[in-house]
Amino acid sequence: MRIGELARRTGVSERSLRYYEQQGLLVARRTDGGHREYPEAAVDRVVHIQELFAAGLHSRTIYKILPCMRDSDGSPSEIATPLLVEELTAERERIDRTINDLLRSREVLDEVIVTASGAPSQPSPSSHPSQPSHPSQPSSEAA
Amino acid sequence: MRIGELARRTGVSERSLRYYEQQGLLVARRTDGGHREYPEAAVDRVVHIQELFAAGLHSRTIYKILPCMRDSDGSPSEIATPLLVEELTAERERIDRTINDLLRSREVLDEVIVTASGAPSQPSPSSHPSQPSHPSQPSSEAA
DNA sequence: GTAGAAGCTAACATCGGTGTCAGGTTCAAG
DNA sequence: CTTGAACCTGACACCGATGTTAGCTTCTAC
Repeated sequence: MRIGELARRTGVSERSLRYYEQQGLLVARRTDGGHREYPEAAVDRVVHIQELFAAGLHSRTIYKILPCMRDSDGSPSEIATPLLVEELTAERERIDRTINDLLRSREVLDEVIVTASGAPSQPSPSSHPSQPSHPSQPSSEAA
Repeated sequence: MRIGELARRTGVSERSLRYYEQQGLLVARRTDGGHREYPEAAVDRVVHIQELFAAGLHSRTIYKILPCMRDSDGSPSEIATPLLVEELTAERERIDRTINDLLRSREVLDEVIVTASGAPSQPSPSSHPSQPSHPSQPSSEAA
């Protein structure tokens, strides 16, 4: 398939797909005219890449682990070197920390939400001016 | 306390503390000479801010929810407006999605790690015939 | 053969928290 | 008073995936 269809099917922009290729994450055959031609497996691969990006990995890291994943395009491919394993372990710890941060923050949000839901309406309706000052002069009403 | 001590005690750079103040997240009294003077409660507040930043919230959002949190500096403060609650709910969903991404990516990493640990050294290091650009610089950068 | 949709490359912009430097002022201790 | 550490403001740089535009080429259907 060509890039437009791949973009449509994965929900990833054409721009990003070209970027992935530039970073070595995605390969494409070319037609005589230079248009990219992707195999079916590209869909799964792009989804995988997106997941890893979403987890905060950098393209360089993704580049290294892609050949070590089994279902990327059917081939089990390579085995991670000890150095890579070390890097991935560090990455894993970072992910763990991030998850913990997220869980804690989610609790904070929940508490605010619940407090607001379980509370009566504000005595004075939509009166409080608590947003007009992000960049300008917040110090005057940050309370 | 002054900014240096607060930075030391929270592990947040002075630069960031000033930025927080600029965004209205942190207030400071000033000495006659203009130096910032923080109360003890600032330490907790900065930690809170950091958590929320770590969860991917923007300063504007943090700005809005800070007064709705109870232990920020002892005062229970304000109650979230319905509009804010809606926004926080959306944020909560984003966090949930992120957590799921992270969990999935962690599994992927684990699999690669386990595969490498449970496997012998590569029998033949020639498994990668064609590489457009190498691990070091996929396009144009130097690690 | 031709029109229009779809692709191509290249370059620049963006976002937002943080690093860093420059040049000047304040604070605290001798 | 003097000195050096600490602080001040302001400005610019960065990271890295993605958006966007421009100008041109290829593909496809008629």
